[in-house]
Amino acid sequence: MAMATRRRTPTQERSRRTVERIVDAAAVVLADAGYDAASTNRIAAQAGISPGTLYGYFSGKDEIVAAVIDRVVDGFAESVAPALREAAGQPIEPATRLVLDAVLAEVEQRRDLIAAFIDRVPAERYAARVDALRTRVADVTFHLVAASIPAADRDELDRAVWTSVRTVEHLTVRFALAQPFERDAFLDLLTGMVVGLAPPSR
Amino acid sequence: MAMATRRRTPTQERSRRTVERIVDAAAVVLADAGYDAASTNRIAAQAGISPGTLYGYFSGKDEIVAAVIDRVVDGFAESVAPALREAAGQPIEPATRLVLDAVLAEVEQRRDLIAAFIDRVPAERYAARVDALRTRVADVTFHLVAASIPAADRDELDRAVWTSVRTVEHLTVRFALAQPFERDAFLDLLTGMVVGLAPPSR
DNA sequence: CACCGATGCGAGCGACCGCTCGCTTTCGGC
DNA sequence: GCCGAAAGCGAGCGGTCGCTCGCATCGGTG
Repeated sequence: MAMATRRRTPTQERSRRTVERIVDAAAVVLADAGYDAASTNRIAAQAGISPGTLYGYFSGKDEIVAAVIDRVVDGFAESVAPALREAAGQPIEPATRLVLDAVLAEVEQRRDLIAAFIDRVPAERYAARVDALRTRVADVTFHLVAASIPAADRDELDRAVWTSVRTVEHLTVRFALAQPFERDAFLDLLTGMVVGLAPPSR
Repeated sequence: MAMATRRRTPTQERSRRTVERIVDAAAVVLADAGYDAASTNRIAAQAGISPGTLYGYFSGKDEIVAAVIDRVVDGFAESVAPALREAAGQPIEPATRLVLDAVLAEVEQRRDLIAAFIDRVPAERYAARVDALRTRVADVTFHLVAASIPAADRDELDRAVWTSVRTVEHLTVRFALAQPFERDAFLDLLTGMVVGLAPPSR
Protein backbone atom coordinates (compact mmCIF):
# COMPACT_ATOMS: atom_id res chain seq x y z
CA MET A 1 0.00 0.00 0.00
CA ALA A 2 2.79 2.36 0.93
CA MET A 3 4.52 1.17 -2.24
CA ALA A 4 1.62 2.13 -4.43
CA THR A 5 2.42 5.82 -4.47
CA ARG A 6 6.15 5.44 -4.06
CA ARG A 7 7.60 6.83 -7.23
CA ARG A 8 10.92 5.13 -7.68
CA THR A 9 11.39 1.56 -6.60
CA PRO A 10 14.79 1.43 -4.93
CA THR A 11 16.84 -1.34 -6.50
CA GLN A 12 20.40 -0.45 -5.58
CA GLU A 13 21.75 -0.65 -2.05
CA ARG A 14 22.43 3.08 -2.05
CA SER A 15 18.81 4.06 -2.56
CA ARG A 16 17.60 1.58 0.01
CA ARG A 17 19.78 3.30 2.56
CA THR A 18 18.41 6.64 1.43
CA VAL A 19 14.87 5.49 2.18
CA GLU A 20 15.99 4.36 5.62
CA ARG A 21 17.64 7.68 6.25
CA ILE A 22 14.46 9.52 5.32
CA VAL A 23 12.39 7.50 7.78
CA ASP A 24 15.07 7.94 10.46
CA ALA A 25 15.14 11.66 9.86
CA ALA A 26 11.34 11.87 9.99
CA ALA A 27 11.33 10.14 13.38
CA VAL A 28 13.97 12.55 14.68
CA VAL A 29 12.18 15.64 13.42
CA LEU A 30 8.84 14.42 14.73
CA ALA A 31 10.32 13.75 18.17
CA ASP A 32 12.28 16.99 18.29
CA ALA A 33 9.99 19.52 16.67
CA GLY A 34 6.56 17.94 16.34
CA TYR A 35 4.26 17.19 13.47
CA ASP A 36 3.62 20.66 12.11
CA ALA A 37 7.30 21.51 11.91
CA ALA A 38 8.01 18.24 10.12
CA SER A 39 7.88 19.68 6.62
CA THR A 40 9.23 17.63 3.76
CA ASN A 41 11.99 20.17 3.26
CA ARG A 42 13.01 19.89 6.88
CA ILE A 43 12.95 16.11 6.89
CA ALA A 44 15.09 16.15 3.75
CA ALA A 45 17.56 18.54 5.38
CA GLN A 46 17.71 16.37 8.51
CA ALA A 47 18.36 13.33 6.32
CA GLY A 48 21.08 15.19 4.48
CA ILE A 49 19.39 14.83 1.11
CA SER A 50 17.54 17.16 -1.22
CA PRO A 51 13.76 17.55 -1.40
CA GLY A 52 13.85 16.14 -4.90
CA THR A 53 15.40 12.91 -3.68
CA LEU A 54 12.80 12.62 -0.95
CA TYR A 55 10.02 12.87 -3.49
CA GLY A 56 11.70 10.17 -5.46
CA TYR A 57 10.57 7.66 -2.87
CA PHE A 58 7.63 9.18 -1.05
CA SER A 59 4.58 10.91 -2.41
CA GLY A 60 4.54 13.35 0.48
CA LYS A 61 4.56 13.93 4.20
CA ASP A 62 1.70 11.55 4.93
CA GLU A 63 3.48 8.60 3.44
CA ILE A 64 6.67 9.32 5.35
CA VAL A 65 4.83 9.59 8.65
CA ALA A 66 2.99 6.39 7.81
CA ALA A 67 6.33 4.67 7.30
CA VAL A 68 7.46 5.83 10.74
CA ILE A 69 4.25 4.48 12.25
CA ASP A 70 4.68 1.18 10.47
CA ARG A 71 8.15 0.86 11.90
CA VAL A 72 6.87 1.42 15.44
CA VAL A 73 3.94 -0.94 14.96
CA ASP A 74 6.14 -3.68 13.54
CA GLY A 75 8.74 -3.35 16.26
CA PHE A 76 5.96 -3.45 18.81
CA ALA A 77 4.35 -6.64 17.53
CA GLU A 78 7.80 -8.19 17.39
CA SER A 79 8.87 -7.37 20.90
CA VAL A 80 5.68 -8.48 22.61
CA ALA A 81 5.58 -11.86 20.89
CA PRO A 82 8.14 -13.50 23.26
CA ALA A 83 6.09 -12.53 26.30
CA LEU A 84 3.00 -13.97 24.65
CA ARG A 85 4.76 -17.30 24.09
CA GLU A 86 6.07 -17.35 27.64
CA ALA A 87 2.66 -16.57 29.06
CA ALA A 88 0.96 -19.45 27.25
CA GLY A 89 0.13 -22.19 29.71
CA GLN A 90 0.44 -20.04 32.81
CA PRO A 91 -2.58 -19.12 34.97
CA ILE A 92 -4.47 -16.10 33.77
CA GLU A 93 -3.24 -13.58 36.31
CA PRO A 94 0.53 -14.02 36.04
CA ALA A 95 0.17 -14.54 32.30
CA THR A 96 -1.68 -11.26 31.94
CA ARG A 97 0.86 -9.42 34.01
CA LEU A 98 3.70 -10.84 31.98
CA VAL A 99 2.21 -9.60 28.74
CA LEU A 100 1.26 -6.22 30.13
CA ASP A 101 4.78 -5.80 31.46
CA ALA A 102 6.15 -6.42 27.98
CA VAL A 103 3.68 -3.97 26.45
CA LEU A 104 4.59 -1.27 28.95
CA ALA A 105 8.30 -1.92 28.48
CA GLU A 106 8.01 -1.47 24.75
CA VAL A 107 6.02 1.73 25.11
CA GLU A 108 8.59 3.02 27.59
CA GLN A 109 11.40 2.23 25.18
CA ARG A 110 9.71 4.16 22.38
CA ARG A 111 8.64 6.89 24.76
CA ASP A 112 10.02 9.87 22.87
CA LEU A 113 8.69 8.78 19.52
CA ILE A 114 5.28 7.90 20.95
CA ALA A 115 5.19 11.22 22.78
CA ALA A 116 5.79 12.88 19.42
CA PHE A 117 2.74 11.15 18.00
CA ILE A 118 0.25 11.28 20.86
CA ASP A 119 -1.35 14.72 21.08
CA ARG A 120 0.74 16.12 18.22
CA VAL A 121 -0.14 14.12 15.14
CA PRO A 122 -3.67 14.27 13.73
CA ALA A 123 -4.23 10.56 14.27
CA GLU A 124 -7.21 10.31 11.96
CA ARG A 125 -5.05 10.24 8.85
CA TYR A 126 -3.11 7.27 10.05
CA ALA A 127 -5.86 5.54 12.00
CA ALA A 128 -6.07 2.64 9.58
CA ARG A 129 -2.52 1.51 10.35
CA VAL A 130 -2.96 1.57 14.13
CA ASP A 131 -6.41 0.00 13.84
CA ALA A 132 -4.84 -2.93 12.04
CA LEU A 133 -2.61 -3.52 15.06
CA ARG A 134 -5.56 -3.15 17.42
CA THR A 135 -7.56 -5.69 15.47
CA ARG A 136 -4.69 -8.16 15.53
CA VAL A 137 -4.28 -7.73 19.28
CA ALA A 138 -8.02 -8.13 19.81
CA ASP A 139 -8.08 -11.32 17.72
CA VAL A 140 -5.19 -12.86 19.61
CA THR A 141 -6.74 -11.95 22.95
CA PHE A 142 -10.12 -13.33 21.93
CA HIS A 143 -8.75 -16.67 20.85
CA LEU A 144 -6.59 -17.01 23.93
CA VAL A 145 -9.62 -16.78 26.17
CA ALA A 146 -12.41 -18.10 23.96
CA ALA A 147 -11.52 -21.76 24.49
CA SER A 148 -12.02 -21.61 28.23
CA ILE A 149 -15.47 -20.08 28.34
CA PRO A 150 -18.94 -21.25 27.26
CA ALA A 151 -19.90 -20.33 23.71
CA ALA A 152 -22.91 -18.44 25.06
CA ASP A 153 -20.60 -15.88 26.59
CA ARG A 154 -18.90 -14.99 23.30
CA ASP A 155 -20.72 -11.69 23.02
CA GLU A 156 -19.67 -10.76 26.49
CA LEU A 157 -16.14 -11.75 25.63
CA ASP A 158 -16.24 -9.51 22.58
CA ARG A 159 -17.20 -6.57 24.74
CA ALA A 160 -14.56 -7.39 27.34
CA VAL A 161 -11.87 -7.65 24.66
CA TRP A 162 -12.79 -4.30 23.11
CA THR A 163 -12.69 -2.69 26.52
CA SER A 164 -9.44 -4.36 27.48
CA VAL A 165 -7.61 -3.40 24.32
CA ARG A 166 -8.65 0.21 24.58
CA THR A 167 -7.91 0.38 28.28
CA VAL A 168 -4.48 -1.20 28.05
CA GLU A 169 -3.48 0.89 25.09
CA HIS A 170 -4.52 4.16 26.61
CA LEU A 171 -3.42 3.62 30.19
CA THR A 172 -0.08 2.19 29.15
CA VAL A 173 0.74 5.10 26.89
CA ARG A 174 -0.44 7.70 29.37
CA PHE A 175 1.38 6.05 32.23
CA ALA A 176 4.61 5.87 30.29
CA LEU A 177 4.33 9.53 29.36
CA ALA A 178 3.27 10.94 32.72
CA GLN A 179 4.77 8.35 35.11
CA PRO A 180 2.40 9.49 37.86
CA PHE A 181 3.43 6.73 40.30
CA GLU A 182 5.41 3.51 40.71
CA ARG A 183 5.62 1.13 37.81
CA ASP A 184 4.79 -2.02 39.83
CA ALA A 185 1.71 -0.48 41.36
CA PHE A 186 0.50 0.42 37.90
CA LEU A 187 1.03 -3.07 36.56
CA ASP A 188 -0.85 -4.49 39.54
CA LEU A 189 -3.73 -2.13 38.97
CA LEU A 190 -3.87 -2.76 35.23
CA THR A 191 -3.60 -6.52 35.60
CA GLY A 192 -6.47 -6.47 38.04
CA MET A 193 -8.61 -4.45 35.69
CA VAL A 194 -8.00 -6.72 32.71
CA VAL A 195 -8.43 -9.95 34.65
CA GLY A 196 -11.57 -8.57 36.21
CA LEU A 197 -13.03 -8.03 32.76
CA ALA A 198 -12.88 -11.70 31.79
CA PRO A 199 -16.44 -13.11 31.62
CA PRO A 200 -15.86 -16.27 33.73
CA SER A 201 -14.88 -14.23 36.77
CA ARG A 202 -18.15 -12.35 36.87
CA MET B 1 -6.47 34.07 30.02
CA ALA B 2 -8.18 33.96 26.66
CA MET B 3 -8.95 37.62 27.18
CA ALA B 4 -5.32 38.56 27.63
CA THR B 5 -4.49 38.48 23.93
CA ARG B 6 -7.93 39.45 22.72
CA ARG B 7 -7.42 42.76 21.01
CA ARG B 8 -10.74 44.51 21.14
CA THR B 9 -13.01 44.08 24.10
CA PRO B 10 -16.50 43.67 22.68
CA THR B 11 -18.79 46.18 24.34
CA GLN B 12 -21.74 46.43 21.99
CA GLU B 13 -24.22 43.64 21.47
CA ARG B 14 -23.26 43.43 17.83
CA SER B 15 -19.63 42.56 18.52
CA ARG B 16 -20.58 40.05 21.17
CA ARG B 17 -22.62 38.22 18.57
CA THR B 18 -19.68 38.40 16.19
CA VAL B 19 -17.45 36.65 18.68
CA GLU B 20 -20.10 33.96 19.08
CA ARG B 21 -20.34 33.56 15.34
CA ILE B 22 -16.60 33.11 15.07
CA VAL B 23 -16.60 30.35 17.67
CA ASP B 24 -19.62 28.73 16.04
CA ALA B 25 -17.94 28.88 12.66
CA ALA B 26 -14.75 27.42 14.06
CA ALA B 27 -16.68 24.47 15.47
CA VAL B 28 -18.37 23.91 12.11
CA VAL B 29 -15.15 24.10 10.11
CA LEU B 30 -13.35 21.85 12.58
CA ALA B 31 -16.12 19.28 12.38
CA ASP B 32 -16.48 19.50 8.61
CA ALA B 33 -12.95 19.91 7.35
CA GLY B 34 -10.60 19.17 10.24
CA TYR B 35 -7.95 21.11 12.05
CA ASP B 36 -5.50 21.75 9.23
CA ALA B 37 -8.15 23.15 6.93
CA ALA B 38 -9.42 25.42 9.67
CA SER B 39 -7.42 28.46 8.60
CA THR B 40 -8.33 31.81 10.02
CA ASN B 41 -9.41 32.96 6.58
CA ARG B 42 -11.70 29.99 6.24
CA ILE B 43 -13.20 30.38 9.68
CA ALA B 44 -13.84 34.04 8.89
CA ALA B 45 -15.51 33.10 5.61
CA GLN B 46 -17.67 30.51 7.36
CA ALA B 47 -18.66 33.11 9.92
CA GLY B 48 -19.49 35.57 7.16
CA ILE B 49 -17.01 38.14 8.35
CA SER B 50 -13.65 39.39 7.15
CA PRO B 51 -10.25 38.21 8.41
CA GLY B 52 -9.62 41.65 9.82
CA THR B 53 -12.70 41.42 12.02
CA LEU B 54 -11.65 38.02 13.27
CA TYR B 55 -8.29 39.38 14.33
CA GLY B 56 -10.08 42.12 16.16
CA TYR B 57 -11.13 39.59 18.80
CA PHE B 58 -8.71 36.70 18.57
CA SER B 59 -4.95 36.69 18.36
CA GLY B 60 -4.99 33.73 16.03
CA LYS B 61 -6.14 30.21 15.32
CA ASP B 62 -4.98 28.80 18.64
CA GLU B 63 -7.12 31.15 20.64
CA ILE B 64 -10.20 30.42 18.57
CA VAL B 65 -9.78 26.69 18.97
CA ALA B 66 -9.19 27.20 22.67
CA ALA B 67 -12.51 29.06 22.85
CA VAL B 68 -14.27 26.11 21.22
CA ILE B 69 -12.66 23.77 23.74
CA ASP B 70 -13.65 26.00 26.63
CA ARG B 71 -17.22 25.92 25.44
CA VAL B 72 -17.26 22.12 25.43
CA VAL B 73 -15.50 21.86 28.77
CA ASP B 74 -17.84 24.35 30.45
CA GLY B 75 -20.95 22.69 29.10
CA PHE B 76 -19.59 19.37 30.24
CA ALA B 77 -18.92 20.40 33.82
CA GLU B 78 -22.34 21.99 33.90
CA SER B 79 -24.31 19.02 32.70
CA VAL B 80 -22.66 16.44 34.93
CA ALA B 81 -23.15 18.42 38.12
CA PRO B 82 -26.82 17.37 38.60
CA ALA B 83 -25.90 13.70 38.44
CA LEU B 84 -23.18 14.28 41.00
CA ARG B 85 -25.67 15.85 43.39
CA GLU B 86 -28.17 13.08 42.85
CA ALA B 87 -25.52 10.42 43.42
CA ALA B 88 -24.43 11.84 46.77
CA GLY B 89 -25.68 9.63 49.56
CA GLN B 90 -26.35 6.61 47.40
CA PRO B 91 -24.30 3.41 47.67
CA ILE B 92 -21.13 3.44 45.63
CA GLU B 93 -22.22 1.21 42.78
CA PRO B 94 -25.50 2.88 41.75
CA ALA B 95 -23.94 6.27 42.45
CA THR B 96 -21.03 5.51 40.15
CA ARG B 97 -23.30 4.28 37.42
CA LEU B 98 -25.45 7.36 37.67
CA VAL B 99 -22.50 9.66 37.19
CA LEU B 100 -20.99 7.58 34.40
CA ASP B 101 -24.33 7.60 32.63
CA ALA B 102 -24.38 11.39 32.75
CA VAL B 103 -20.80 11.58 31.49
CA LEU B 104 -21.55 9.26 28.60
CA ALA B 105 -24.74 11.14 27.77
CA GLU B 106 -22.89 14.43 27.55
CA VAL B 107 -20.18 12.94 25.35
CA GLU B 108 -22.85 11.43 23.10
CA GLN B 109 -24.57 14.77 22.80
CA ARG B 110 -21.34 16.50 21.75
CA ARG B 111 -20.36 13.57 19.59
CA ASP B 112 -19.68 15.43 16.35
CA LEU B 113 -17.67 18.18 17.95
CA ILE B 114 -15.67 15.74 20.06
CA ALA B 115 -15.06 13.61 16.99
CA ALA B 116 -13.68 16.71 15.32
CA PHE B 117 -11.16 17.14 18.11
CA ILE B 118 -10.12 13.59 18.89
CA ASP B 119 -7.58 12.38 16.33
CA ARG B 120 -7.71 15.63 14.35
CA VAL B 121 -6.50 18.37 16.63
CA PRO B 122 -2.93 18.31 17.94
CA ALA B 123 -4.04 18.12 21.56
CA GLU B 124 -0.71 19.14 23.03
CA ARG B 125 -1.31 22.82 22.36
CA TYR B 126 -4.55 22.83 24.27
CA ALA B 127 -3.66 20.24 26.88
CA ALA B 128 -3.65 22.79 29.70
CA ARG B 129 -7.36 23.50 29.29
CA VAL B 130 -8.39 19.84 29.30
CA ASP B 131 -5.97 19.04 32.10
CA ALA B 132 -7.68 21.64 34.23
CA LEU B 133 -10.94 19.73 33.83
CA ARG B 134 -9.22 16.43 34.55
CA THR B 135 -7.71 17.83 37.73
CA ARG B 136 -11.09 19.11 38.88
CA VAL B 137 -12.69 15.74 38.24
CA ALA B 138 -9.87 13.97 40.03
CA ASP B 139 -10.19 16.26 43.06
CA VAL B 140 -13.93 15.76 43.30
CA THR B 141 -13.56 12.00 42.98
CA PHE B 142 -10.80 11.90 45.57
CA HIS B 143 -12.77 13.80 48.17
CA LEU B 144 -15.89 11.79 47.55
CA VAL B 145 -14.10 8.58 48.45
CA ALA B 146 -11.38 9.78 50.81
CA ALA B 147 -13.65 10.07 53.84
CA SER B 148 -14.62 6.41 53.77
CA ILE B 149 -11.17 4.85 53.71
CA PRO B 150 -8.25 4.71 56.14
CA ALA B 151 -5.74 7.53 55.77
CA ALA B 152 -3.01 4.96 55.16
CA ASP B 153 -4.61 4.07 51.84
CA ARG B 154 -4.49 7.62 50.48
CA ASP B 155 -1.61 6.83 48.13
CA GLU B 156 -3.48 3.87 46.79
CA LEU B 157 -6.51 6.09 46.35
CA ASP B 158 -4.44 8.59 44.40
CA ARG B 159 -3.39 5.88 42.00
CA ALA B 160 -6.93 4.55 41.68
CA VAL B 161 -8.28 8.02 40.94
CA TRP B 162 -5.69 8.70 38.26
CA THR B 163 -6.48 5.38 36.64
CA SER B 164 -10.23 5.89 36.90
CA VAL B 165 -10.22 9.35 35.39
CA ARG B 166 -8.10 8.29 32.44
CA THR B 167 -10.10 5.12 31.91
CA VAL B 168 -13.50 6.77 32.06
CA GLU B 169 -12.44 9.61 29.81
CA HIS B 170 -10.94 7.43 27.15
CA LEU B 171 -13.45 4.59 27.14
CA THR B 172 -16.40 6.95 27.20
CA VAL B 173 -15.16 8.96 24.25
CA ARG B 174 -14.16 5.91 22.24
CA PHE B 175 -17.42 4.15 22.99
CA ALA B 176 -19.46 7.15 21.96
CA LEU B 177 -17.50 7.45 18.71
CA ALA B 178 -17.42 3.78 17.72
CA GLN B 179 -20.55 2.47 19.47
CA PRO B 180 -19.21 -1.09 19.28
CA PHE B 181 -22.02 -2.61 21.36
CA GLU B 182 -25.04 -1.86 23.57
CA ARG B 183 -24.96 1.18 25.76
CA ASP B 184 -26.18 -0.59 28.92
CA ALA B 185 -23.60 -3.33 28.66
CA PHE B 186 -20.91 -0.68 28.37
CA LEU B 187 -22.12 1.19 31.43
CA ASP B 188 -22.20 -2.08 33.39
CA LEU B 189 -18.66 -2.88 32.34
CA LEU B 190 -17.34 0.58 33.07
CA THR B 191 -19.09 0.82 36.43
CA GLY B 192 -17.59 -2.50 37.41
CA MET B 193 -14.11 -1.34 36.44
CA VAL B 194 -14.32 1.89 38.38
CA VAL B 195 -15.88 0.37 41.48
CA GLY B 196 -13.31 -2.41 41.36
CA LEU B 197 -10.55 0.16 41.51
CA ALA B 198 -11.64 1.59 44.87
CA PRO B 199 -9.07 0.61 47.55
CA PRO B 200 -11.51 -0.75 50.18
CA SER B 201 -12.74 -3.49 47.86
CA ARG B 202 -9.28 -4.94 47.40
C1' DC C 1 36.19 0.71 -19.25
C1' DA C 2 32.32 2.41 -21.51
C1' DC C 3 27.69 3.05 -21.27
C1' DC C 4 23.11 3.94 -19.58
C1' DG C 5 19.71 3.46 -16.29
C1' DA C 6 19.41 4.48 -11.41
C1' DT C 7 20.13 7.96 -8.14
C1' DG C 8 20.67 12.58 -6.26
C1' DC C 9 20.58 17.56 -6.67
C1' DG C 10 18.51 22.28 -5.53
C1' DA C 11 16.69 26.59 -7.33
C1' DG C 12 12.39 27.98 -7.74
C1' DC C 13 7.10 27.68 -8.99
C1' DG C 14 2.47 28.31 -7.52
C1' DA C 15 -0.51 28.13 -3.69
C1' DC C 16 -1.93 29.22 0.60
C1' DC C 17 -1.45 30.99 5.26
C1' DG C 18 -1.38 34.16 9.13
C1' DC C 19 -1.94 38.61 9.78
C1' DT C 20 -2.12 44.02 9.09
C1' DC C 21 -3.86 48.54 8.27
C1' DG C 22 -6.08 52.36 6.21
C1' DC C 23 -10.57 52.92 5.35
C1' DT C 24 -15.86 52.74 5.61
C1' DT C 25 -20.02 51.70 8.07
C1' DT C 26 -22.75 51.33 12.20
C1' DC C 27 -24.06 52.32 16.91
C1' DG C 28 -25.71 54.93 20.74
C1' DG C 29 -25.46 58.92 24.08
C1' DC C 30 -26.43 63.64 23.71
C1' DG D 1 -29.98 64.17 13.86
C1' DC D 2 -24.87 64.70 15.21
C1' DC D 3 -20.61 62.87 16.09
C1' DG D 4 -16.99 60.22 18.33
C1' DA D 5 -16.15 55.60 19.29
C1' DA D 6 -16.88 50.85 18.13
C1' DA D 7 -17.10 47.50 14.71
C1' DG D 8 -16.27 45.67 10.22
C1' DC D 9 -13.97 45.49 5.79
C1' DG D 10 -10.70 43.21 2.34
C1' DA D 11 -6.72 43.76 -0.68
C1' DG D 12 -2.39 42.46 -0.06
C1' DC D 13 2.29 41.83 2.59
C1' DG D 14 5.89 38.60 3.86
C1' DG D 15 6.66 34.01 4.51
C1' DT D 16 6.55 28.97 4.23
C1' DC D 17 5.09 24.86 2.26
C1' DG D 18 4.64 21.03 -0.94
C1' DC D 19 6.43 19.71 -4.86
C1' DT D 20 8.76 19.66 -9.79
C1' DC D 21 12.16 19.26 -13.36
C1' DG D 22 16.26 19.72 -15.99
C1' DC D 23 20.60 18.33 -15.12
C1' DA D 24 24.91 16.25 -12.80
C1' DT D 25 26.72 12.10 -10.80
C1' DC D 26 27.10 7.28 -9.64
C1' DG D 27 27.56 2.29 -10.29
C1' DG D 28 27.05 -2.27 -12.06
C1' DT D 29 26.75 -4.93 -16.30
C1' DG D 30 28.36 -6.21 -20.96
